[in-house]
Amino acid sequence: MLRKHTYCDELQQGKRALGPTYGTSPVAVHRHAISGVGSAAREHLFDKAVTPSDVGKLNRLVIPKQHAEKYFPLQIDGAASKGILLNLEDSGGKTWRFRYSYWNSSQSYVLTKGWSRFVKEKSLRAGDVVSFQRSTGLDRQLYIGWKPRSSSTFIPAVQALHLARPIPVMRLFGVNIAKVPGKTASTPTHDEGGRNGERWRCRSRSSGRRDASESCNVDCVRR
Amino acid sequence: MLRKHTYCDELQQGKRALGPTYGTSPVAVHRHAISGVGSAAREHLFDKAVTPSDVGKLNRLVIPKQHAEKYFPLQIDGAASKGILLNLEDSGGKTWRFRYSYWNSSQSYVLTKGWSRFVKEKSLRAGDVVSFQRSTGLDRQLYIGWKPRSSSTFIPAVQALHLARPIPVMRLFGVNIAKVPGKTASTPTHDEGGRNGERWRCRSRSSGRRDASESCNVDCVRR
DNA sequence: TAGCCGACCTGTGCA
DNA sequence: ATGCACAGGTCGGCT
Repeated sequence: MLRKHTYCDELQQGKRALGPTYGTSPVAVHRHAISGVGSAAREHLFDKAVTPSDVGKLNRLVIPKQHAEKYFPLQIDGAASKGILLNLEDSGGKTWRFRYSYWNSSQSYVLTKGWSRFVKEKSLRAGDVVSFQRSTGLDRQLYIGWKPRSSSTFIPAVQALHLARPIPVMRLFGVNIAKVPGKTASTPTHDEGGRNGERWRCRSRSSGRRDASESCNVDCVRR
Repeated sequence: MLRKHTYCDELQQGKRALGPTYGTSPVAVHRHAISGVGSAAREHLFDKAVTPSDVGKLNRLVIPKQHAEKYFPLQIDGAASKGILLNLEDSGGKTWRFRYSYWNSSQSYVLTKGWSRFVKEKSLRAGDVVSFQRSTGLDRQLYIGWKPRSSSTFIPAVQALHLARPIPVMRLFGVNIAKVPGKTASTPTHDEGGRNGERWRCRSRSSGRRDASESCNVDCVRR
């Protein structure tokens, strides 16, 4: 874990003004990127719109096989099927450690341990899109980002239960703290950001666990 | 956490010869007790009211940490965390061999292999209380006993499905083959426990909701 | 093969 | 408010 520099600033997001895509073009924007450290260029690996199961009680994220095999190969040599730990950094500089493994039963690649905490802290909901990037530098640092689902993304079963999503890290249920900037199209209200200027760091109270984590704010773009 | 033996104790001190409990009084009754061998005095170690999970498909019994560490220490020296086999004798003189180990992930002590057979043979159900005793003799023989949950222990959800519990060893579902001999006291009234019904709740709180119901016959003192 | 068993994991409630 | 214990799960290996 090292990686300290917490440049809590969303960078990840680059210009997303236009496109719905993270703003992180294949070439790592990582803009205001504080300083040079760690600010190497990033290549975008792949995105996945999370399913209800990915954010539900199964506590796992299925990585589409073609992407998994291309970017996160696992050696299946007999014994090593235990999976590995992947360290990914989010836009706030926080490092997330996930167990990544292959489930024979479903013939799929999954992120298990650690994933549910990410879902909670970011308040991920079905349809939201998570993005994986990798530094083009020598360190090959991995990054993870996410953005709300676009309004056009239709996901049956998911209700508009909470139209307003609390600021990710905040976890204030049902309370919409802030507001949406011009993003438009994206989720109805999705506030992300609201008052941004500041960053709050709050911890999600669920707590308890060991790596708990706090983190600074936002992710996708918060703001 | 101090909680050393809280309520569930009492017996610890033995003496309750009177009580119908387990039939195995501190002093090894071991009645039909085969011969005198092994009939040394016993000290009661601890009881546990089994949870729905303990008797369900998980095939394991969680041993409350404070009791596990006190009575069944495992050396965790680096590698030996493989667990050990514990041999416990029941009131009928039968020896049960259980695998006893520590689960790092949940930080808990469990009986795994062999446990499901015990559950089945004794027809254990949530709320029933299993008791661990140990010979005070040189052999330190371990014993295991159980008794139906007291009627006062309320465990919703369990139906009166089988009002009659089959004789433990027989395992004929729903078919009451015999019994209910004089064992008496054991269930309905459970007075012995009477108020002590309390003691049974070593933690039952969550318990599943199963209903009270039956009561049946015996075993604990398996007549 | 289906079920047991071993090892993991997490949410929750309580201390 | 925080950490711990554990009830209730999962998957995979083995038999």
